[in-house]
Amino acid sequence: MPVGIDPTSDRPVFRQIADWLRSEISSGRLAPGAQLPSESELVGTFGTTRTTARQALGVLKSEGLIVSEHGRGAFVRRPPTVRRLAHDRFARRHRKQGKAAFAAEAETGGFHAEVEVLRVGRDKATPAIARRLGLRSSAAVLVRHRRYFADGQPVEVATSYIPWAFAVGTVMTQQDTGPGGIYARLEESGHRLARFSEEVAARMPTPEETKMLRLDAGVPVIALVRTAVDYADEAVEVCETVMAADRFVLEYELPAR
Amino acid sequence: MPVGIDPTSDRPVFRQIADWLRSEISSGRLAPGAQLPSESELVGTFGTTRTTARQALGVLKSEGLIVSEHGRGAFVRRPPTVRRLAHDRFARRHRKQGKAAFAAEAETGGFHAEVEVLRVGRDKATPAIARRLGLRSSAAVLVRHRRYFADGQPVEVATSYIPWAFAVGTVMTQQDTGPGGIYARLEESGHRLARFSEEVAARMPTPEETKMLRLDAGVPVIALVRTAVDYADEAVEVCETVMAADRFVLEYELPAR
DNA sequence: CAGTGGTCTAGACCACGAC
DNA sequence: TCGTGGTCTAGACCACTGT
Repeated sequence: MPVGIDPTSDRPVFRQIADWLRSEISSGRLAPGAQLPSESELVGTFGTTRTTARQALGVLKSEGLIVSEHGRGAFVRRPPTVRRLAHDRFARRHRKQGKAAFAAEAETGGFHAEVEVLRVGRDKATPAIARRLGLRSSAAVLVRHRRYFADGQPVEVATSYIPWAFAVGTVMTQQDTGPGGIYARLEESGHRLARFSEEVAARMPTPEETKMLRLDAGVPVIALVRTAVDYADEAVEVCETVMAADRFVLEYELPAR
Repeated sequence: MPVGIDPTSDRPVFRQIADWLRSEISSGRLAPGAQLPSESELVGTFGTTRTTARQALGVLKSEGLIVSEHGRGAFVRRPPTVRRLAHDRFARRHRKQGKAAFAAEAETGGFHAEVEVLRVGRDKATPAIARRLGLRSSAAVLVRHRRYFADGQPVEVATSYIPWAFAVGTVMTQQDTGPGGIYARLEESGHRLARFSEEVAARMPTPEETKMLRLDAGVPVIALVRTAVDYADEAVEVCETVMAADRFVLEYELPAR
């Protein structure tokens, strides 16, 4: 009520209401977790219809500022716990003691890690994957599709592609790839890893990703493609990862020379 | 019309319409740039009201799949040209010939680069900036705020913070920082750069960022914080960059050892 | 001018959550 | 049971684009 909405303004009423609510949030008067005025309260306060009030809330929802819960109300979104991914997270030393990268991180980060293996199988490489792996188009690859959870919450889904010639007959074709994960297995089979290259992009999630990652409205995903390269300068694995963008910060180092 | 919407389904009608349009897009039957059925056409096809048709289009808009133009129609979004940022883009050798990183990239990438300097001035560091620069809280810093354009289109806004002691009396406090940009100036003044660290996150834009970057609905931003460190292991600059996520892929290299 | 999307009204019925 | 948000109807008027 401390605001006057100007119905003669060029700015639509629903945007003016959204602006006011946004300023209440950014000023901290509406703190994380706080309940927003209900739609009918907004109707009473601003003298609009419920449609217009809902439109205002829709703006904030698509900005990722609020979440609404059916039957309960709309609330200021609580910033989720952010995991920082260090640039050396795949370094060999983190694989010692039989830990794969995610498990090692859980140990230092103090969260409970779970991995759900969704699919392991043989497939024909898509042209993009074949190109990255240096294979002929539609060559056979091992596909490993899985979902990662931190403290019970899904945080990323990842799909790995490994040339079938490197994978056939190894434990990599099994659900459980053993201590240290597939990178340890690849090194054991003679592909000592030299470096990884990562490509980072961000976009809005597909409906399926929204479901798999249980994403709130207004939360983008980070789409990351990592290629593991051995000392023969041969790509040995490509991993496509989709991460809930509100739960990650990626850390990298760049050379100055 | 080739679809039957099931009004008795649990799935809301507007989602069913959105699902159908989404499949038309992903299948390529509606190609990038193609015009979608108008709202009144959807009303005719599905026997709903315009409100419901608009709600369906709103879903696709927030997924970044379509854009609507007032008075013209709704169209499948054309994927913008993506710029790939190499992990060595700030390497010293790219500064030779007096080119700053963005200008050097424009030369190789074949696009027209413009930089709009929005503000250059002295400010008190925020606690976060002071911490990154290793300064006491609210120490004085040079602030450089600017917007970058590629072929006339805004692609990123960036704010640099430099300890005032390093900047005072130098050309860094001017609009034009001279050949090679501020990194060249910092090196000339004895701060030879050893490395950069970058932190990458993604989120939905603020209304101001939407305006500054002329973002379509459903396009997130990449928020990147880069810290330049000299050979004395001293942070000499922090740069906060906000980029239109649909126009960038970031490339990095990770060590395996 | 006709056709498009943008804003807004004034309702209705439903599903969910908490008491 | 009541208050909440979710879906949907049936309109109105406006602003913008193109012919």
